[in-house]
Amino acid sequence: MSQPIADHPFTPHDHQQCIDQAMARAEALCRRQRARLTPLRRRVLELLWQSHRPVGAYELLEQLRTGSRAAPPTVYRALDFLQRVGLAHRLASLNAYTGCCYPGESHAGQFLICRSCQASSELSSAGVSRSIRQATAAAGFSVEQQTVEIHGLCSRCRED
Amino acid sequence: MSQPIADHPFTPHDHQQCIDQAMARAEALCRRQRARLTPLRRRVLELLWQSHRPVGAYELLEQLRTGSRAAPPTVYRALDFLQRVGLAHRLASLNAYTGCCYPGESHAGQFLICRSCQASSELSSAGVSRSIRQATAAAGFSVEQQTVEIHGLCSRCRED
DNA sequence: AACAAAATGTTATAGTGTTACATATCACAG
DNA sequence: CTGTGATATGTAACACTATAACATTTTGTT
Repeated sequence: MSQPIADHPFTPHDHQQCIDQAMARAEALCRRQRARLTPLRRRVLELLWQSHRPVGAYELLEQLRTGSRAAPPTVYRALDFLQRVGLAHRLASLNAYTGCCYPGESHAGQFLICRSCQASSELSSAGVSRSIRQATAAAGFSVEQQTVEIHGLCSRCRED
Repeated sequence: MSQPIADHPFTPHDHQQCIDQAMARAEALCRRQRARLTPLRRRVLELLWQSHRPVGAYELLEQLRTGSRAAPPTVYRALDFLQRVGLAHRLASLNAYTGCCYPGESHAGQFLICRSCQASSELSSAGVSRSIRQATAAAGFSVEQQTVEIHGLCSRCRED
């Protein structure tokens, strides 16, 4: 498994580097998959990567509207595309969306979400996946999709 | 940890027994906590336990309306109460609610949800909790609430 | 019986997401 | 090139989920 885009989103870092890397890997991924990263979809992905805080669809919509007009389906379709090709995730417990830190790699989305700074960090913990598989296998259940969203306080916010 | 109310919700069972046990344990829990299980709240809890399929708030509302009138806040307040005292859970990935199988016991809600029969099963896997704690501790994150919702196919639906 | 607290009723509205259909853009075969 | 089908976007209306604000009723306690 290669390096995640943001290894420690809760700690200070050069965020422009996250953005640059995310966009570069998105370009590469779409080229490989022959998926069309149109200007609109690219713009939405850039908006998602403005910070590590998951963003609501209507918040994205507001930002899209500076310059052009846009209606809900516009942003939802872009988000659908980004999720389909594996560039973004939806966080069900927040009704919000975030850029994927492991683009192009099969992984179960597992998220830490800080209630103080609202940033989220995407995990890809083999241990968590394994224990889930074990617990479900015991019940004869075949897993197709995992929603693992852990709310709490990040290391940085715990200090304050 | 005592017996869950429904051990194997995906397999055929005497469901009336689930209902009876759920209501009995709810009565007992509310008595202990000096919480008021009013007729309305009781009715909503009974509706939740009609099956193992999580139910949307507006679906509950429809059923409440047979006989009396009711508006959204009515059902949402009842659901808030049931969640507060630990008799029900909200499934974020479904926008739906379900009766709690471990009433009165502190536990992280972990759910298996079958996309075919739509039933859900509440786990309380120490292994999953532990692996989550381990993965988060490594990141210095303090967990306050877990959302673990696993979608897939239950043993019964896999056979068909 | 009187009061305060808790629960419920009522109306309106906020927030999130989809349907349906029209228009525009793109990729590719001819 | 250029027509054609597939893909993407625009637009308007609407469905679903949840909450706010305030009035009224019920309950538990003095």
